[in-house]
Amino acid sequence: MTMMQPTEGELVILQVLWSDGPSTVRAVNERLNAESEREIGYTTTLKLMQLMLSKGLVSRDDSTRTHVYAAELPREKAQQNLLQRFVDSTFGGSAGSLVLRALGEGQTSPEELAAIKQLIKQLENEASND
Amino acid sequence: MTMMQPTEGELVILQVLWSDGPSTVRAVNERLNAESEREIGYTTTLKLMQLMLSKGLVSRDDSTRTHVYAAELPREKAQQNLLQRFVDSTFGGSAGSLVLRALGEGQTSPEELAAIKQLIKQLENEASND
DNA sequence: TTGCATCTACGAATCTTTTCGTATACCTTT
DNA sequence: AAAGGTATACGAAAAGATTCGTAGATGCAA
Repeated sequence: MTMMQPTEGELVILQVLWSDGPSTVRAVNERLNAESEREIGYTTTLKLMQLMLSKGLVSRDDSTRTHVYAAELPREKAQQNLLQRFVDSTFGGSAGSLVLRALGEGQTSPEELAAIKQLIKQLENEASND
Repeated sequence: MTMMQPTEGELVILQVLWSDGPSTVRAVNERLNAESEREIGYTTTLKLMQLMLSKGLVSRDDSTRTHVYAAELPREKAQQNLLQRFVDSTFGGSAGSLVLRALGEGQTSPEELAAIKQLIKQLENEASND
């Protein structure tokens, strides 16, 4: 069950599929161009998505002429893998220092902070019960 | 003051310089080969560090025949920039959800958890004083 | 001093990722 | 049925990152 990890460009496309659900190449391409200054050609997006298909990162419904692509790699799994890599490469393996820096940016909403507090409480309880 | 961001390979070298301080190419190369199965040629490391010099990521003392390189991009700044990019690309911009997942991995020490709790407390106080 | 080890510089091969041009097929509208 | 718009497939260029071979300089040891 080892799934190849997405490249940077593939990740951008996965974001769209994750948030919008199954989409056509056209739809994805327009989303990409909407949120960025740089114009990305249609066939560029197409090619990338075809590559992702061959890697198994996405699936494709080609029962209609205009194919519909869906993310095959679940968001959670991708985030988990990439996070692990990122912690190792950039924070020398320390998740704690990453968290401190992430929170330090001060762009976290009160709701999220509350959720984090609760998770910490839970982790501390588990620890004391070992 | 825009400093070019390091590539993946450059980041590995920066990790060494950050943790060991100013080092020769030989020293860096040996550290890289020590902690990895893959053998990396000496001139490969050399070339990479020369590129990093031209990008300004490192500085170099060439007053002796064997040059000594030092990280020019501070660890904190690099982590901050890369974290921002990572949050955007992988967590759709939500630092909170990154934190939740990072903590969820359960590899955070009690000391770090305590530090995080304290930071949150501080952030909440600041918020209520606005 | 002669030779060996080690250093830097640098061009270029290789690999990966991204980008796009072009050919071709299909649908829709007229 | 012809034309125009939009699709996919695919080769290959372009861009970026990594790797290494080789040449030439310098220091050191016998």
